[in-house]
Amino acid sequence: MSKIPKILVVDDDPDIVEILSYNLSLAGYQVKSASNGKECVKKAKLFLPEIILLDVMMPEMGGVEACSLLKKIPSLVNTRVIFLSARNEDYTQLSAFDAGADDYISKPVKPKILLKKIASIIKRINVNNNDQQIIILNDFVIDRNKFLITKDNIEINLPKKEFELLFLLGSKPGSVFTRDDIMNKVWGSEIIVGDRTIDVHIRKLREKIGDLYFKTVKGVGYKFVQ
Amino acid sequence: MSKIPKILVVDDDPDIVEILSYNLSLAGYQVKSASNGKECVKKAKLFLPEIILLDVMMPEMGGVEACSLLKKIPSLVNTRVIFLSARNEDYTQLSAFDAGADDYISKPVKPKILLKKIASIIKRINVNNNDQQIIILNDFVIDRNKFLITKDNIEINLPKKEFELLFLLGSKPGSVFTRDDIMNKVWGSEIIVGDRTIDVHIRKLREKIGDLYFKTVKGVGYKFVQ
DNA sequence: CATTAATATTAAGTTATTGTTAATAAAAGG
DNA sequence: CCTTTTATTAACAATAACTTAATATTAATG
Repeated sequence: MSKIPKILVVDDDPDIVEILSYNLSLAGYQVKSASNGKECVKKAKLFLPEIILLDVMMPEMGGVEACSLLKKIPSLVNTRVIFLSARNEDYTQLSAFDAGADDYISKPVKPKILLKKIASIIKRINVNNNDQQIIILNDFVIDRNKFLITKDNIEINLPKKEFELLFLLGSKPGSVFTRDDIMNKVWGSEIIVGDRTIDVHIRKLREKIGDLYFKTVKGVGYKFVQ
Repeated sequence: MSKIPKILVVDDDPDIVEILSYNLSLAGYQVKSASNGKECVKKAKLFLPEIILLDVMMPEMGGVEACSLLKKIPSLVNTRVIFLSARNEDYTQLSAFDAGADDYISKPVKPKILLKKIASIIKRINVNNNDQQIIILNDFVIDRNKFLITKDNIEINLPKKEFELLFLLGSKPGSVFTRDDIMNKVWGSEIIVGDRTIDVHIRKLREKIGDLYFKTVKGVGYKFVQ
C-alpha cells in the first residue's frame, strides 16, 4: 500500500502554521513546518514531502525563490509545491508558476476545501504508481512486485512456489482452497506432480511464517487464517 | 518527445468555449469542445485528453455528474478534470472534489493564469511519464544524462549495457524485474541473445557496485535492494 | 477403539536455474 | 588500422528450489 503522505507547511505566521498543521495531522498526514524559504529548502531535502504548502511573503527567503530552489533538487521531482498566499495579484501568481509551482491558492484558505484538494492530489499521486500487486492483511503484506512478504514489519523471503502458494491462499483469507485449485493455480494444469508436494510446501510456509496461519481442512484443502 | 497535449473544453456558453479554445490553441494545445456533460463523456472517451476543463452548470448533464462518470472510465485514469465555475459556494466545490475533480477554479478565469496552470499540470504529467533521467537513492545517484553513477559520492563508470541494466533495476528499488522484462527493456524485443548474457552483466555490476545490492529471485528475476 | 484415509514430516534425490570463467566477437576510440 | 573496451557465448560449477518416497501422525467413521 502507500505510506502516510508527508506535507511540509511553510509560513512565517505561526498561527497559520498551527492551524494548517493541526488540520492536516488530524486528516492523517505526517506534517512538518518551516517559517521561511531557507528553512523550507533545508527541511524539504531531508523530509522529502509529497506536498509543500508555501507562503509567498516570508523573511529571509520568500516562497517564489524557495520554489525555484526546490525545483532544482532532483530528489524532490515528485514533490508538489502549492502556494498559499494572500497576495493575489496576477504577477505574483504568474511568477509563482514560473518558479515551477504546481498550484496557487489564495488566502484565506478554507481548511475543508484545502483538505479535499490535497486528498485529490494524493489520490492522483497514488493512481500514478499503483501498478502494484499487493495483499495487505493485519500483520502481513504480501507484495508480488517485490516478491517479498512482510510479517510484523519483518521481511521474509520465500522461494517462488512457496510465495505463489501464500499469495494464493492470502488472496482470500479464511477461504478454503482445494488441492485441485492450488495445483492449477500455483503449478498450472499441465504440470503433474505428486500428492505430497503441496503438503511439503505448506510445511515450509508453516516453518517460516507460523503454524497457526495455515489451517488444514481435511478432505478439502487449506486455508489461510489470521 | 511528448506529443501535443489534448484539452477538452466543456461549457454550455459558446463564448466561453470560444475564448478558451482560442487561447489554448494559440498556446499550442490540441483542443476539442463539448457543451454539456453527456457530450463531454462521449467525446472524452474518443479524444482521450490530458485535461478536461469542465463547467458545473450545464443542461442535460452537469459537470459534477459528468466528472463521476469520467472517473469510472479506465482509459481516462490519466486525464485531469479541472472544474471552471462561477458557482463558488463551498458545497459545490466539495461535491466536485468528491466526484473526483483534480482541481476547481473559480470564474472569471484569467486566461494568462489558466494557461500557466495548465502548463504546470502538463509539465507534471510529463515529469511523471517521462522516463526519469536521474534516479536518486540513499547512497546512489544514477544519472542518465551523464551516463554516470555515483555511489557514496564516488563516481563509477559503467559500460552501456551495464548502465542500462542498473538504471532499469534502480528505477524501482526492491521490485523484481523478470528476465523477460530486462531483456525487453535493456536489449529490446528484436534482439535475441543467449541465456547467460543477463547473468554476466549482473555479475559485472555486482563486481563494480557490490554484491548485496543485486538480489536474485530464483525463477523470477533480479531486484535492486539498498 | 480399531480401521482407514488423509495429511505431516523428514531427508534424500532430482532438476532447474543461476553463477563463473575464459574465450571470442563486436564496437568504439584514437 | 590498430588497440582497447565492451558484449556475447559456451562450458562447466554451484546452488537453490522442488519433488519424491518412506514413514509417522492425525482425524474421521462406524
